[in-house]
Amino acid sequence: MRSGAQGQALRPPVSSSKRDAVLRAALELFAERTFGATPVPDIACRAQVGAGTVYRYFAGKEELANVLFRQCKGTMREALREALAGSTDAREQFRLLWRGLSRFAVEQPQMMRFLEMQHHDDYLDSKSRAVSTELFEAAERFVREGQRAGTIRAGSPGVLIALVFGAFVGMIKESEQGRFELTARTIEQAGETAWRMLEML
Amino acid sequence: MRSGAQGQALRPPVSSSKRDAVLRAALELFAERTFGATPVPDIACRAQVGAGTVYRYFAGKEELANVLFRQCKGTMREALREALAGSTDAREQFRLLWRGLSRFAVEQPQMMRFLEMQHHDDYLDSKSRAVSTELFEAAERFVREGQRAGTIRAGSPGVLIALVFGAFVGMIKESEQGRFELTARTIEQAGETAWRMLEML
Amino acid sequence: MRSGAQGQALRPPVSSSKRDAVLRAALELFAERTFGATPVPDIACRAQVGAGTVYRYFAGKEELANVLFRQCKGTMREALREALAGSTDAREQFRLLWRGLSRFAVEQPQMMRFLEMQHHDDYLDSKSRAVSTELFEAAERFVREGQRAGTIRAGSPGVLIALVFGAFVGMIKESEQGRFELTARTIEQAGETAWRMLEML
Amino acid sequence: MRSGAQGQALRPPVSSSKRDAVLRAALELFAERTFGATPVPDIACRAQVGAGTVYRYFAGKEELANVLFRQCKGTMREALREALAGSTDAREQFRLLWRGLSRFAVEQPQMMRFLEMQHHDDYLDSKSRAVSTELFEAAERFVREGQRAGTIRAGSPGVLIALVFGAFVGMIKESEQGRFELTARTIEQAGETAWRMLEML
DNA sequence: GATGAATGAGCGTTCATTCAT
DNA sequence: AATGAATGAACGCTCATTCAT
Repeated sequence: MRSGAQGQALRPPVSSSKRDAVLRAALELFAERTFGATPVPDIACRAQVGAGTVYRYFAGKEELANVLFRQCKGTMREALREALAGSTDAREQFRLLWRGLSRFAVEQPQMMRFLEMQHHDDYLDSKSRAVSTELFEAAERFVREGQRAGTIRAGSPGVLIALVFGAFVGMIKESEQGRFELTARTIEQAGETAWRMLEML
Repeated sequence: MRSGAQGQALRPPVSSSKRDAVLRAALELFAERTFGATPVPDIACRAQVGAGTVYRYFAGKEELANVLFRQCKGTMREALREALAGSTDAREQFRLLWRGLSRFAVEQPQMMRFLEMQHHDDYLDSKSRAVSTELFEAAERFVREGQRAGTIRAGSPGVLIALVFGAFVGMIKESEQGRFELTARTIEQAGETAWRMLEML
Repeated sequence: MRSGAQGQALRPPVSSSKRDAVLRAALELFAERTFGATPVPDIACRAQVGAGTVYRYFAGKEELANVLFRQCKGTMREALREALAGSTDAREQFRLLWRGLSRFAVEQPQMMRFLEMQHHDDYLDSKSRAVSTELFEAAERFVREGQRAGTIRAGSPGVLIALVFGAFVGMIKESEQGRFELTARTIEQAGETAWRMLEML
Repeated sequence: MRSGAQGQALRPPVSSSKRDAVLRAALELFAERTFGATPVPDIACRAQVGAGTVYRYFAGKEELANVLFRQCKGTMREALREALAGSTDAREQFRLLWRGLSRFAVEQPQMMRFLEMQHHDDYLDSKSRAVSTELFEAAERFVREGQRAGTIRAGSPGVLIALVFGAFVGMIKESEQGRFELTARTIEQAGETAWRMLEML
C-alpha cells in the first residue's frame, strides 16, 4: 500500500522518515552554521543516515537547501495565514501579523535563523525565489488594502513592508546577540511600536 | 612613530599598501560571495599580491575577516558620528542618523552587505563583537538621551534601536532583492516612517 | 536435469528470464559506456529488475562481466563455426571466416564493441581468458591446416591470425570513428585484401 | 630566465618537472589500468606529488588524459615522420612506416597500450580527436600517393589504412596476451605480410 | 525469489595554509 | 618582504553491495 489512489510513485518519495530526518538535520545545522559551512556528511550523521542517503532524496546539497528553504517559508506563511487572509481592520490584522511572526520566531527559531539571518543568494533557485516573492507580495497586499480602507498611511507598500519586516528581524537578531531578552511583553510592545510605521495618524 | 630607533620593526606594520589591498580585495569578494565562499587565493589575486603575503599581515582567513569587520564597523560609526555625538534635539539627530546610515549604505554598499547581510557568528572574535556592541550601545545612548529629554517615547532603548536599525537593513535588503528602487526620496520617506517608532506623540 | 530429485536447486539456476535480461542490459550498457563506467543499478534498471536481483544471479559486477564476455565469445565462435570446421579449401574457408566475422559485427555490434574494442584485463578471470584462447587457437588451426595443404603461406599461425583479426577489428573501429562507411561491398573487398596476408602466391 | 624571448608566461607553465612527473605517472597507470580505473590520487602518489598539484597543471582528470593522449599521438607521429614524409617509393616507405610503428610500440609500450588498446570515446575532446584524424589522414595520403604512383593497389585509402594499422595493433595486442613473442624477426615478417595488403601485384 | 532503500568507502576536486626561494 | 608552487585534509557526490521486507 503505497499511498492511496494516486497510482504509481516511481521516483524518490516526496516524504519519508529518512527524508524528513535529513531535512530536520539540515535545518538544525544550517541554522547553527550556515549552508556553506555545513558539510553534507554532517547532515547525514545528525540525521542518522548514510551520506549516500541524502542523495536518494535530493539531487544535491543545493536542492536540499532549496527544498528546506521553501518548506520553511511555507511554515512561515502558515503562521501568517490568518493575518494575511485579510478581513478585519488593518490594526487587528497587524496584531495578528506580528503575533504570527512572533510565534514563528519563537516556535521555529531555527527556521527564522535560516531564512532571515543568512545569505541565500548563491544557491536559491527561481522557484524558491518565487516563494519568497509571493509571501512578500501577500504582505504588500495587506498594506494596500489598509491604505485603501484608510487605516494604513500612504507610502510604497513594498517599502513599508520592508521596514516592518526588517524591524521584526532586527529585534530577533539583536535579541540573539544577547542585547536583550525576548519576552512576550517585549515582543508585544515592539509590535505596538512597529505599528506606528503603518498607522494613519 | 611606532617603534623608535631600534631599526627594523619586529612585527609586520599595521598598515601598508599591500595590507590595504588585501583588505580591499577581501571586502569586495566577501560582499559578493560571502566569507565562506571566498578562497584566500582569490583575495590575494584580486589584491595583486602573492597568497603567502596575506599571511604576513593576517594570522589567517578568520583574522583577516575580523580586522575587516572592525574596519567596516569603524567606517559605519564614522558615518554616524555626528548623529551619535548628541547635542541637538532627538528629531534632528535621528535625521542625521538615518542620513548617515544611508550615506554609508550608498557609498559603501559592500561594507553594508558584508556587515549586515551576512552571518559572522562562526568566526567573529570577542574584540569584533565588542566593536559591534559598542556601536549598538552608542545608539542606545542616543535613544536614552532622547527619552530623558522627552523627545523619544518610552521603551527599551535596545529594542527600539533594534527595530529602527532592523527597519533600515530591511529596506536595503529588499531593495537589493529588486523589490523596489532605492531613491533618495524613498530613503528619506522611509526615515520619516521609521522615526514614528521613536517619536513622542 | 542438473541436480536430480533432491528437490530445490541449491544454487540459482544458470538461466532464467531475469538473468537473461540482466545480461542483455549489461551488454547494451557495457557496449555503450564500458564496463567501468556502467553502474550496476543502471543495469538493473534497464533490465527491469531490482538491483539486488543482479546479485542473485551473479556474484558481483565482475562475474557478470565475465559471464557476458564468455557468452559473447561463444556467439562469436558460433558465427565462425562453419569457417573453423575446416573441410573445404582455405580460400573458401577464409571467405566464410571473414563473412562470419562480418555477420557477427553487423548483427551483434554491441558484442563486437564490448569484446574487441574495450579493455578487459582488469577483471577477466582465467576461464574467460581460456575461452579467448580457445577461439584464437581454433583460428590458428585453420591457418596451420591451410599451410599444410599448401594454400596458406608459411609463417607463425599466431601472428598471421593476429594480423588478420586485427585488420578486421581495425576496419570496424575506424568505421565507428566515422572514417568511412561500412557497406557490404567495403567489407567484402576488405576481405579480399586481408586474404592476401594468407594466400600462397 | 623563464624560457627565452616569448615574454611572460602568466599561467601554469606548459612544462615543469612536476607536470612532467604527473604525465609520466598518468601514462604508466593508464596503460596499466585504464583511464577509468585510475584514481587521481594514485597518479599523484606515483608522481610523488600532492593530489592538489595535479590540478595546478591540468583542469581535471579528463584534461590530463587529453593532454597525455595528444602527447602520445605526437610521439607516435614523430616515429612515423620519415615514413609519412613521402619521397621514396611506397614499398620503402611502408617499410619505414612499419619500422616506425614497431619502434614506437617497443620503445613506448605504455603509449601503445594507452593509445590503441583502450577506449577513449568518453573523454576525448575535439582537439584530441582532431590529432587522431590528422594522423589517420596523413596515412591515407601515403596510400593515395602510392596509388597514384602505381605502387599501391586500388581501394579506399581509409579502409586500407584501417586494415594495415589494425593488423599492427592486432599483432601487438595478441603478443601482449602472450600468444607469441614479439621478436624483431616476427615484426619484420609481419610487416612483409601486411605489405601484401597494399602492394600492386 | 525479488526488491530497492540504505550504506559507506572511495572518487574527483578545492582551498587554507606553508615554506623554499 | 614577498612569492606562489605545493600540500593534504576535507569537501560534495557516486555506486557496488547488502539486507529487511
